[in-house]
Amino acid sequence: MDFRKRDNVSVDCVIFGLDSYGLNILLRNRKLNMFNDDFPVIDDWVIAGGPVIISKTLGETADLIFKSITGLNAFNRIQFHTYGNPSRLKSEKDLLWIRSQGLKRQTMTIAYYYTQPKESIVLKNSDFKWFPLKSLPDLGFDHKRIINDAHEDLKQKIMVDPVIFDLMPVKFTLNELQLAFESILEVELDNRNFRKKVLNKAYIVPLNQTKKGSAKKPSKLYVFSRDVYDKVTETDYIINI
Amino acid sequence: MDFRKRDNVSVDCVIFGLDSYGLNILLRNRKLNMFNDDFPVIDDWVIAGGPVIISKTLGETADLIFKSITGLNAFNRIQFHTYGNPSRLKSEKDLLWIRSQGLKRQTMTIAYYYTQPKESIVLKNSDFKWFPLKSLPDLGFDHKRIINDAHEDLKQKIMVDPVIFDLMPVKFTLNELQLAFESILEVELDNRNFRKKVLNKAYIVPLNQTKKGSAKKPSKLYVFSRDVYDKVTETDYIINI
DNA sequence: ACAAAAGTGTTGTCGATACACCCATGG
DNA sequence: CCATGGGTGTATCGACAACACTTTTGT
Repeated sequence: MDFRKRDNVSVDCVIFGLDSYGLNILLRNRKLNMFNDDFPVIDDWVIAGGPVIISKTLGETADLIFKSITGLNAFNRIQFHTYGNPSRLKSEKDLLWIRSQGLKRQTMTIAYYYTQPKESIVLKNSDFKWFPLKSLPDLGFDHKRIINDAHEDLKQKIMVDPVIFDLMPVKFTLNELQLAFESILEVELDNRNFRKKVLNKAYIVPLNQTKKGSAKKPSKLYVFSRDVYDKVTETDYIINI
Repeated sequence: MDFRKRDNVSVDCVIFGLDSYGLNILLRNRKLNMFNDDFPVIDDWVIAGGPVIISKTLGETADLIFKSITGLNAFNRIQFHTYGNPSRLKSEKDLLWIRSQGLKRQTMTIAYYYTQPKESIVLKNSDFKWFPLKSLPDLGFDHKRIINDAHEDLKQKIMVDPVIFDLMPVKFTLNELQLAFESILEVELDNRNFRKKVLNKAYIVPLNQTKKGSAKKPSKLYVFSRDVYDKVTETDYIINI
């Protein structure tokens, strides 16, 4: 195994976590104190990233980063873009940071995103913190843009792939599912029409269980069956074309 | 300007050209003669590629490659994937080739594709040749897979973006447009329904000109107006399968 | 019994599909 | 005049949008 690192290429990971308020992003605090601990020269946030490891695939490198933060084995990594503009890291702050860390100037990065329910991640490291996608803090490098691109890609994929279920707990209610769609796509959906559509899908299977939320009528729970999905979409394809 | 090259990262360009028979790919002959010119050790085909130039963006690097082959200024480059599996170039042949060229082993490549009418490209260099996507020759490296991925991406984009018009001549007939969709998506479409749909689109504007093809009824010509498209479109797809 | 969220049906419209013949031209 | 590809209309069906009230539970 060759654990050397490519010093001019990195991998970045946008980590999405969904909760009942919408999408969140997991960010790492980037802080640099030069003179006085109370007045850091740099104090902003960045997405998780790291150098490419020579003997691993890009995806494996990304998974390592993901695991080091979340403790979880990744299974739903999506590569969405590679950034290579040589002047993309050119702010004073970013250059200062790079020098202070003894890093080479990594202008190229392959960007991935991960999707899971926010609650499934237990943060061990207090440098990391969740932020609602709608109210992100001051971001370093060009990470604002990267997060945006990731969100756009997610919006598209969600219309066409079952990625939404990676963001949901295993058992979920239809209203939770609707909320997930609404907050990711930034639209509002009609509850009755939504239910009709969803209940038509064989791969969304009802359980004989209810979720007793706060103190209201309990709601029925469902699970997503990937087996059924794979079979159904195949046959759909055959019939349609 | 820093014209040095990154010796471990390259850019590859899948060049699509559409003609009336379908999609074609522009490939470069890779030939290596060790002992006897009549019996090359390597004789297969690869897509265009080259090292990343440090002072340029990835896209600019790709455009340079594109221009060096076609003489055209690129305007429709699409980045679709980055490959970084360290063992993706591991066949005897590929390793031999890399040594023979004095190259470093470039395991990472950012892949782009370009789309234009096949006839708009005049080949100056006889190392390059068009091949129908449906009958590709023996391909080097993992370029078979890269071409496949590019095609899949193109299929998706075509449903949602006006990329199809990059593949068409400026003036085109509706039947040509239909053929383009059919051959890219690998489906058949009903001619009457297709016309109805297309004629509803404000951004496909009829000309008072006809195309006198071989020797039959002349057909009406249309152009695509990007201005109108940009204004009209939010979610107005041409095709829904 | 009331507050709060879960759950349920009908109707109208629009777009998609299926389908077969006439038209204009060049040779 | 005929061969060839260009061009056209209608009827049916299904998907989606709009829309408001009843049900179940916990407190």
